[in-house]
Amino acid sequence: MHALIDCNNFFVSCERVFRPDLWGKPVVVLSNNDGCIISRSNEAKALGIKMGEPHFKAKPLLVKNNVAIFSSNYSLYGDMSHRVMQVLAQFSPDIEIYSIDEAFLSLKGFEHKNLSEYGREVRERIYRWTGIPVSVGIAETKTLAKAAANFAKITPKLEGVLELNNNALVDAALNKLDVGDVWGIGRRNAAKLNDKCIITAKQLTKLDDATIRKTLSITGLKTVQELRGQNRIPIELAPPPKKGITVSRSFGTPVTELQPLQESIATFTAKACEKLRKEGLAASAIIIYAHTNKHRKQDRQFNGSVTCELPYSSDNTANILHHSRECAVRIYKEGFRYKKAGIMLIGLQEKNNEQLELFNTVKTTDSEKEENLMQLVDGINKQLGNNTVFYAAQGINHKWKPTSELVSKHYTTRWSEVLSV
DNA sequence: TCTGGGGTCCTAGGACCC
DNA sequence: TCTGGGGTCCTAGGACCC
Repeated sequence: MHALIDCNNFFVSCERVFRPDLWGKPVVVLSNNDGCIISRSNEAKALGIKMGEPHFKAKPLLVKNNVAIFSSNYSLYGDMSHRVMQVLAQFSPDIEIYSIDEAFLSLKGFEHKNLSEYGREVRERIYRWTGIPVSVGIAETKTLAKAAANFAKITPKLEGVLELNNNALVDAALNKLDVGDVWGIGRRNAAKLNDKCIITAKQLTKLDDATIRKTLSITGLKTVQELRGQNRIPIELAPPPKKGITVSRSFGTPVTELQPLQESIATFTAKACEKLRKEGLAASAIIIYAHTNKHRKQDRQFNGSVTCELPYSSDNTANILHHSRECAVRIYKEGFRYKKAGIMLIGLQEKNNEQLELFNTVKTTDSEKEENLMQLVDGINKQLGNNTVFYAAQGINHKWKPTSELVSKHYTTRWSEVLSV
């Protein structure tokens, strides 16, 4: 058996922990750049506010209903997530942290327990110790546990926990579940299935494998087998190695000149390299990209990306900045209003496992001096706050900076800020 | 008049997730 | 005026090999 623990309206719940006056009131959290609505309280959902809706479009409705609005505060959510996961880890050694607000537990060896009772304990302890409400789904496979958690969330009388522990219960749940709400079946696939008159998850389980394979590919077939009770998506106790690291942002105001574009890309590069070092990885290539605002039909559009193989795998900011700045020059064209840019680090490998040159005539690794400098920079920024020291290439006058006008205090990570209130 | 078969690797695009 | 960010996986098609 597997359990899925899913935090309810997670970002909104994090904000409410420090703003108890907002319990029972409509609250939303916005994406970066205050662009879209990405988390809604139940009261906000009831007002008809849609997930992913642009903030500016929803504004009249938000104002009219006196909805509390927050810019996203990822350091707060990351810290709260960590707390939730720590509590959860007390319940089973076999835990897969699936996302910032969800985790799977393997309940192998717990067969003798009353699992619903166990689920209620998990829920109560997380709420008591972190203030975050969660839903718990328990079932034979991960895909069924996801479905169970969904019902646990939206059905008040279940009080947040649903265990699908016999065929009749599974059937009842799958009959009620829209095929598009199955984990792994998205909007496009749901439309394809609806065309074939497959509306519910139960109907999907009765479709023959060849048709499923043809319509939904091999991943879809695995999903259906999971719905039938066969485990095809194993718990991942250790996170698989990363294949790429991306840092990108939309600009608060459109960028038309090279210098701010370069400075933004330098800032994203520094951030990406910091992540790289944190993971103990080195990159062998980078991709720089930038594009205009596709929603502005009246503007000339541009979508560009430049790939650059690094001479040797590296995690050194100065080195990678050198190449990313060159890419920024190559990608820039006059006469466009850039809306977003970013960097992807690819060809990742473990830092201490780099390919060495057979004949040591060219530089093939970062030098010890460079390594020491990076350690020092990371150490200072960790202790004294992000960007205490930074590269001149990042600039100091970030006109492109994303808007974030409604951000809450960093209650759990920056005491200076909280104490200054 | 008529132009194979079998394989690998890479890339772009599309789908999905939170 | 105003539309997020960070990932993964699969497939089809092209390039290339013998």
